[in-house]
Amino acid sequence: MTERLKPHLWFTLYTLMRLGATKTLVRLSTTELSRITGGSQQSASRHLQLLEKEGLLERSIEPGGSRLRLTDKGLEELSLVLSELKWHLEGKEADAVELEGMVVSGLFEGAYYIGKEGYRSQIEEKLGFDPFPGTLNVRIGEEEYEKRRHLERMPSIWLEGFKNGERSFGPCRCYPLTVNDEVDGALIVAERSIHDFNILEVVAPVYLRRLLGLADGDRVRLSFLPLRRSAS
Amino acid sequence: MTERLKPHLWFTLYTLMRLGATKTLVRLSTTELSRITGGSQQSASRHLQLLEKEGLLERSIEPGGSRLRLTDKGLEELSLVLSELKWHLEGKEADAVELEGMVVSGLFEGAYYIGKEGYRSQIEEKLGFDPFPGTLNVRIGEEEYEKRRHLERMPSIWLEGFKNGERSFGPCRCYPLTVNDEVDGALIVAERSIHDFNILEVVAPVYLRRLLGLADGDRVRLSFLPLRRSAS
DNA sequence: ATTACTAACTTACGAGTAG
DNA sequence: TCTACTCGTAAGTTAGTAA
Repeated sequence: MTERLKPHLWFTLYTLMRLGATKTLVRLSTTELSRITGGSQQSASRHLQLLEKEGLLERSIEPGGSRLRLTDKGLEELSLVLSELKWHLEGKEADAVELEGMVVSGLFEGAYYIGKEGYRSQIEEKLGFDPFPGTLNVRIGEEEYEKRRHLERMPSIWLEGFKNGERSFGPCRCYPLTVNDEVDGALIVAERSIHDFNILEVVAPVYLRRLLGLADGDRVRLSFLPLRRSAS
Repeated sequence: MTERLKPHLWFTLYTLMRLGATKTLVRLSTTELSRITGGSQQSASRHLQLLEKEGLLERSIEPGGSRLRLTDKGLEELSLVLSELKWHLEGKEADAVELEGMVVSGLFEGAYYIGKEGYRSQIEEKLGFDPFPGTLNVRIGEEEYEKRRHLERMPSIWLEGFKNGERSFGPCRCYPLTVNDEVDGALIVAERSIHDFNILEVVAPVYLRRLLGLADGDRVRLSFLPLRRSAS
């Protein structure tokens, strides 16, 4: 179970964003940061330590001011709040992200993982469907990489890692989506694995290849709507 | 000088927004709120008191759960963060708000107020120009009211109130704008005064009527770009 | 039921200072 | 310079309880 980020840490995260630590490594000492937040150098230091421990911030400590950059997880935290504010203040959904790619064959690894009860039950509970035991592999071109990167900074649903005696399975992130505006499913991204960045693994309650009549080489469009955290 | 809202209070404000207290009166007890935030009933109570004291929240305490609604000032606080998040995460300006109206004659009150050194010097300092001693009055139709309301929930620049012996002058909010895409100026709204909601008072470094060749009855377009708080 | 007070507790802050 | 430790103090939280 992941603890909620405390407000004062969120505030530091937000401040770092405002200083531009979203895109580039920012050179910033704890003293400078404290001037900006209005706190003490000691507090700034502690906050950075905590954000780093939470995996929201990357640091390389150097003389003359450390180099800071928010991680994707950190950006996701901010992005979640953005979605909420947009929804409530502007009364509109955040824009959908659309990725287009080509159906390719996988190595049936998807089926292996989805078959594990540890993942299957979580998908049923958190995504709301019983997954078809297999994944649709979609290859995207380089022109889509930036969009994928943006997508992975948006709010996601987490599947916890687990062990089943033989081996351990890492946590994953899920991004609900619609395939070709017809079938709902989700993109699954293993948190720490060597994954080809150009392959998307899509899980759905149905056998997508049959239902949509897809074969290798066919183009598909995946539409992602930003998530919002449930209120209670 | 207005103190910065503390992170934990901002969090309560944000939570209230997520519960829908932006548009409607929401019936909510401190116990329920505490369940949602994950804190205690006592903290929830204290936070609501503080938000109310800051003028960010309106409450009517009733048996069965108080009725809550965020004030425009509260929404402005949230809106400011929205602008920042949009800017940094999506790399784009928030959308401009455009109001269109008709030039009308005022009662030279504008000139009286702008002439006061207490306001004039603040305008020079905070808006960056020495104001022409007079205002352009613009009347808007009812179809623009909703947009005006939206505008007044967006971030603004505050002019502090002051006294000059004879009488006291209340605080104002300023919204920088462009008139007809040509001349920069600002909308000035007295914070607590009986102001016709259909009249906008525009201040600028120049005599707008002459520079733009405006006469009573001419239509003008006012474009507002959402502000972002300066970083340091 | 409510809200909110007071007092005890816990957490966060920041001065001093080491590495 | 820098980061980050200790530790006394301030701030925020919560239990108990009143209204």
